[in-house]
Amino acid sequence: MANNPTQVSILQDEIRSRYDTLSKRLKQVARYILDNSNSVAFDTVASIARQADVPPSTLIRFANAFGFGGFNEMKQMFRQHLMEETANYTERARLFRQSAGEESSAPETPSEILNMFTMVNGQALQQLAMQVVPEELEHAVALLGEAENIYVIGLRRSFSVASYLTYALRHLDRRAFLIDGLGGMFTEQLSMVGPKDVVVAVSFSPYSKEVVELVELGAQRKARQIAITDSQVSPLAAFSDVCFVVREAQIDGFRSQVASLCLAQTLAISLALGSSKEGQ
Amino acid sequence: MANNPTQVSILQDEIRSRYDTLSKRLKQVARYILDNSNSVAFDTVASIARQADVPPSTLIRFANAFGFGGFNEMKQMFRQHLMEETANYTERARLFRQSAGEESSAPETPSEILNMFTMVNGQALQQLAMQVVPEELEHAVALLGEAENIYVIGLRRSFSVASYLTYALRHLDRRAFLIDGLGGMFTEQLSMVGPKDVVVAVSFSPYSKEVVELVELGAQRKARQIAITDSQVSPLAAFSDVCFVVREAQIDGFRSQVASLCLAQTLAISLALGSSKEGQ
DNA sequence: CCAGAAATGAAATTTTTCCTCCATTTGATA
DNA sequence: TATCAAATGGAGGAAAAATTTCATTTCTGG
Repeated sequence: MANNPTQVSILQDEIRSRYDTLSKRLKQVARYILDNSNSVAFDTVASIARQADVPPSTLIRFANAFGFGGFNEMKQMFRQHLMEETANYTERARLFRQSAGEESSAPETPSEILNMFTMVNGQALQQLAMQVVPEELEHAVALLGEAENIYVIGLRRSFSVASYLTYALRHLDRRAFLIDGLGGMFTEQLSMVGPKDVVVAVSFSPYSKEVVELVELGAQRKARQIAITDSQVSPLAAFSDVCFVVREAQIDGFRSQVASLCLAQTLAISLALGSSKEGQ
Repeated sequence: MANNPTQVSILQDEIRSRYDTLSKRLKQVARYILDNSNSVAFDTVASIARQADVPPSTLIRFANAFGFGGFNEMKQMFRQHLMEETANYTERARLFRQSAGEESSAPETPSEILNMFTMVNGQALQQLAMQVVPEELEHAVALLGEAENIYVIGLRRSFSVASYLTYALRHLDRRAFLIDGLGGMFTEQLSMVGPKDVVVAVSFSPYSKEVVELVELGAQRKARQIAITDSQVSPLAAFSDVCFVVREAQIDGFRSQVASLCLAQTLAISLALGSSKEGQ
């Protein structure tokens, strides 16, 4: 499906191959067109020009450079393409549901796996949105907002979420530290934690011994703790001020990380938007 | 998806129910509009009139008869509808906010952010499933399956995806190495890469200089390369055997990682399930 | 550092598109 | 069949869009 080289895909290939030889503004246009083919089909020259941050005339120049009589001529091609695509869209959506729906039979091809996995992850996200208690979310954001230092712990499977959260917090100019155990120095990395700090711990069954120990250490030092875990009776839950229980999607024993990541990002975004209100 | 009665579907219902009471020419128009909603979204009044075999003024009359100020007004509705069907995540977030939150710059609560973020991420996942070409996915899985060593590169924002992928590959008993630049040894970490190895690079705009350099190095050494990136003209695309262009959800400038993570996990799962078939 | 060429951006111009208006046709009813 | 209302078609004007033009800026090679 849609593998036969269409007019548009031929053009896209040519844009890609000539990309390096284009001038600065023409590169901008090329980029915009490759990344927003829908917009080209829908929007007017003026509006595309605004979005791509170039003058309208550049768009016409671009079209001319690729052999069109004008920008509109190129636009028609994208429209045509989009119409053919959308004709298939509903059909594809149906196939998508179908292949994702057959949970019993073992998925065969990678794209079936992708279909199924995206679907169950989508459901997990929906569930996440429903299950998270707004007050807890606000509480967690408030804790992060007031924290002097934020220590983020997550090992093995959860390391990716922890590292992302640390990255995001750093970009919000928070004093965030990822406890990664580099050089075996878990305890040392957390040794400075104090009552004005927050520990964010991410861990799923089977819970890493190290994480549990670090959380205990944090509790002894009277730090506030936020847990992201998979059960109310997780060892993290006992020590935490706020505990998010996240149900991850799962396929053939592979547990996803998508919901946890989404939650972590939500915390970061909320912090970013909230902090502007709190002033300095 | 799109099951809630849209503006357009309401209109279509009304057209159907009033069909019998319409005049001869208006019936022609009604018929054409019901059968070719895409055409209405894109084509000009003149061209639609020609195709429906009525004079242009009839189209304006038709629109007026159904409560529009002009045909163009009706056309905009069809356009909007088509855009929503094909919109990418960012546009959807905008559209969502538009329809949900009346106050545009409303101070949002964390749980509102969570709702919106889970929704756009869910859509980004759906779109991921639709856009990924099955053959490319299979190709990537095959490359990973045949690789002697797998080097995974992803820095900053993309580090979390890279680290997860490495973790998962290790659990599948693949020789996977995360290029993390520990001790500033980027080049050293990749120095052993060879023709039988695979480099998986994850990077999004603005692309880390290091990642681009490492990918170039990998290409020189004739390694197979798999790219996960955000644009067809990404610097990674040029050097890659397989390039996945992932459109991540985004709200208020925060780009998600959810779709990339899901794709990485799909690769791992496919590899796990596929390898059992390939026998030893 | 300079001259010529290429690229750029704003404004003017042309083209396209939509809509209104009115003369003509159609169709129903007495 | 005559009459009136409704429907129709096309021409012209107003609005919006695309394109061209040209002065200015930014590169490039000597």
